[in-house]
Amino acid sequence: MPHTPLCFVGRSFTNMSNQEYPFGSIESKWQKQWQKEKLFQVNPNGENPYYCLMMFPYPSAALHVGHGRNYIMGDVLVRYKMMKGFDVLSPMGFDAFGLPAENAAIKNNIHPMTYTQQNIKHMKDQLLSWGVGYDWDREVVSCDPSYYKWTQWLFIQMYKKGLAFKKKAEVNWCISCATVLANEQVVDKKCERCDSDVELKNLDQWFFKITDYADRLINDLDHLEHWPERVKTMQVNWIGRSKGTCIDFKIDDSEKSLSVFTTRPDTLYGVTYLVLSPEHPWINSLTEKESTHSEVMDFLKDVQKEDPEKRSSGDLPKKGIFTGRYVIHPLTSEKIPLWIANYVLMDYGTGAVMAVPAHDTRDFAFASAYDLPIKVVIQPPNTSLSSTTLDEAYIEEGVMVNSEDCDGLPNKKASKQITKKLISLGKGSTQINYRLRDWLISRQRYWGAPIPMIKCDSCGYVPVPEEDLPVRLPETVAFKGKGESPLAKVESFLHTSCPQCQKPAKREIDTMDTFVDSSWYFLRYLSPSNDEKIFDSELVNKWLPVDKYVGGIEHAILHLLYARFITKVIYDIGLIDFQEPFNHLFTQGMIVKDGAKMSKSKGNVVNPNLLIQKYGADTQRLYILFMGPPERDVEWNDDGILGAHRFLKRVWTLAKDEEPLIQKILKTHRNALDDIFEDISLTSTDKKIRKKVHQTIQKVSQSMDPKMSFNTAISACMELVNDLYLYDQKDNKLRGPIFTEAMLSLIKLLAPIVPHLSEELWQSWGYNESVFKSSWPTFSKDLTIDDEIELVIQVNGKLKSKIMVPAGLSDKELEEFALQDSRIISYINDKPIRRVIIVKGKLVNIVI
RNA sequence: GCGAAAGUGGCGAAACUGGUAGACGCACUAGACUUAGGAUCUAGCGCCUUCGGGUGUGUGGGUUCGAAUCCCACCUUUCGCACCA
Repeated sequence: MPHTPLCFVGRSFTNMSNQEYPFGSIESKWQKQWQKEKLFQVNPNGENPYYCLMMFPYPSAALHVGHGRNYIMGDVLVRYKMMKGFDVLSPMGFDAFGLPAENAAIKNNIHPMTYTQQNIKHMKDQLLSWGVGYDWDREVVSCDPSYYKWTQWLFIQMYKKGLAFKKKAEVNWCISCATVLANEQVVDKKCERCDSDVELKNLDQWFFKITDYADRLINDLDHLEHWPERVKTMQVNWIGRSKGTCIDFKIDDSEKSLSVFTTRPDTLYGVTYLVLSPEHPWINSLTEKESTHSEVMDFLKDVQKEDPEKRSSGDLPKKGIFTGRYVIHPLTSEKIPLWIANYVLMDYGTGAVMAVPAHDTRDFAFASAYDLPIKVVIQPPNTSLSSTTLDEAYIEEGVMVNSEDCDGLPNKKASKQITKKLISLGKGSTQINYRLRDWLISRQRYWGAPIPMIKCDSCGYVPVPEEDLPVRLPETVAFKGKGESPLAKVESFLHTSCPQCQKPAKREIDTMDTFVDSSWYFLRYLSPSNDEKIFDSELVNKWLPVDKYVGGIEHAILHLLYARFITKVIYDIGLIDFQEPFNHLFTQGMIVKDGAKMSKSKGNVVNPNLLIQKYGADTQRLYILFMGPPERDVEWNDDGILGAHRFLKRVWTLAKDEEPLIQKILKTHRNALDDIFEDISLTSTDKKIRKKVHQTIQKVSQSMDPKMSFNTAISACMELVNDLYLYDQKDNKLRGPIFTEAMLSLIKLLAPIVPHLSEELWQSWGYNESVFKSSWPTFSKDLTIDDEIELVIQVNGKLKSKIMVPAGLSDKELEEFALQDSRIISYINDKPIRRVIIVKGKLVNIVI
């Protein structure tokens, strides 16, 4: 049975054609045109500023479709905002220092600068062929002396404020990268970059005092409403602030006191033993005269054999030993045994803890294993705990018992009272501990910004005078040296004179972590070639904080924490008037193939250029955006791209078939299409199409920003195109204007997503200026409202019938319609109606 | 172990504050046009069905007239934290 719709006539029965869609020539034409007319050049004095920023990339030669997703999403947003009338700042640059270039130098005997420049060129070509545009006049490249001059300047400002300092410390050393790493760059004891083992070395290194900013970095997260919660949580966890009390326990038969850190001073009366970390420096002196000494030493050796990774992650069974010594409880003066156990870590707090088995899970496990006493000091609200029947630690809130004058108090109050008492007795103090460590920024590698310091034998470390910046990287260097910066071997670089006493002195040979470069680049885009200042404060204050920052979740704590820190430092220096650099953070998902992240080594990379050749950049853009929600990871499907291409061909064919018609209408009604509709009455089919057009405008506009829900925006456009294919009425005078309105709107809605095709069609209709200089379509609310609605009728909550009724009926009228429906009558079948629920304009539910 | 997010057809996914589950696309099926088509157009497409309907959003409960959506428990996956005192 052929399907013959009443008023819709399928285009295949009439004048369908199969227009060729010459994407190749269209795309290169518009890519050149946009460059020529500098479409993305922003007016820095624009009145409606919008700063859209992509995380600046390390210049890599081989980009795959997964990278494309990132830049394409940013590009869509930029083009959309332009059409919405914003002055959009969309710059791009390169995080161009870093190890891959230096490793390439070692391996292939190519200079890092050459290698980097080649990659930058390559990457720009790739971005261009995706149709992704930037204000390239603002490009910043971090390995350029005109940029790193200011990275060095920033270092010196930090040095002057005491925020950059050198110290000897246990630091992470990546064997493969042959350099030290910051804590943030070590994940599960492996190098975040190359995944090889990291070992500890005791070295003299430069640090940034990020710990001074720990509180501000936590507190200001509250102001970042438009950041994903999980990124904020990760930062909070990373900083790891915990507020507590330091309590001194005098050691029995000694003048010394042991200090412990606890967040639960309320449990002080429940302490039944104290525990030292096996690395605690006092162990030897405390036990050497005890009979336990040799046993203790054996125990320490055993612990040393344990896997440090497992030990700090709690995977090992708890082991311990009694020292033979006692400490004195600061409030009760009781004698308390002093133990050593593998579950206490030396690098957090004081390396000693007070053990309260009744109210701490770990202490409970240990006390149970070693048969140590348990003393309950907090009672839960309803039951009553006893030390003999307790089968797990009670760590919740409750009321104090066995705690002298604190008895009867809620434990939170007791915390405060006990801390106060300890302070007044001189046996304690409040303290805040952080997990965050200072940021180690020295790198023993060549390809980075030299640390601008000079070491003089008589003056110590002296900063390079600002007028001597930049300290340039020497060009001729032997890269092979491992374990020490290659700069150590460059005599001409190394030897200089002390800026203070003029005596011969030596330059610092380490370079800076590349994360320093990327901590401030977003400020430089406003005045990229300024040689007088790090940036133009007035412009920066006008354009920042960044309105939308798009990047990967992998920077949740690295780059994003450092950039926030450096921004605060720059604020403190007085150069900017904001403390948080990025208002809205958007973390996009990856494209995965065969369940894994695309990578050369896995051989699952999808090459964008082949697809551009075969289907065009617009097809690739459309498909990438259509795949799924932008914040989620999506699986690449080779067949999916066909559907995207098919859709664009349908749009193209529709437009080309009707081109003369559209041109004719626009010739007479260029600016006032609406007038045509004013005095005429439309058929219901015409109305439906107009309604669809306006609903589509509404849907797409709502999807673009801030949701960036491009997948649903595209599906709305697809629906409209499907309807337009079925809309073909030769004899209807109104067909032209309605169709023209539809196509004009459609092309504008699609423009940010498939810019080349849209621009080409736009021009073919006689517009001389770019579609991106035109305004985003608006919808009329009235036209999106139906005059007839489909009323859903349920019986007992289950769908039983649907009928068409006029819009705007009262509840009573809706009920009447529902009860008259024959299907419903047979359902109800004379049963008594208990209730009728009506959802206006939608649904009637009859309860029987 | 703790915390967060997610779980919907063969597949990618839609579904705004609870109100028609599966829009849109892929794959598949049928038809049309074709010398042909991996082109194009039209239609069908969760599962079961005795063609009336029944059933269905990880599992099991609950709240509600009504649950993919809210609550409780559990399972799976991903991510983050993990003996931090």
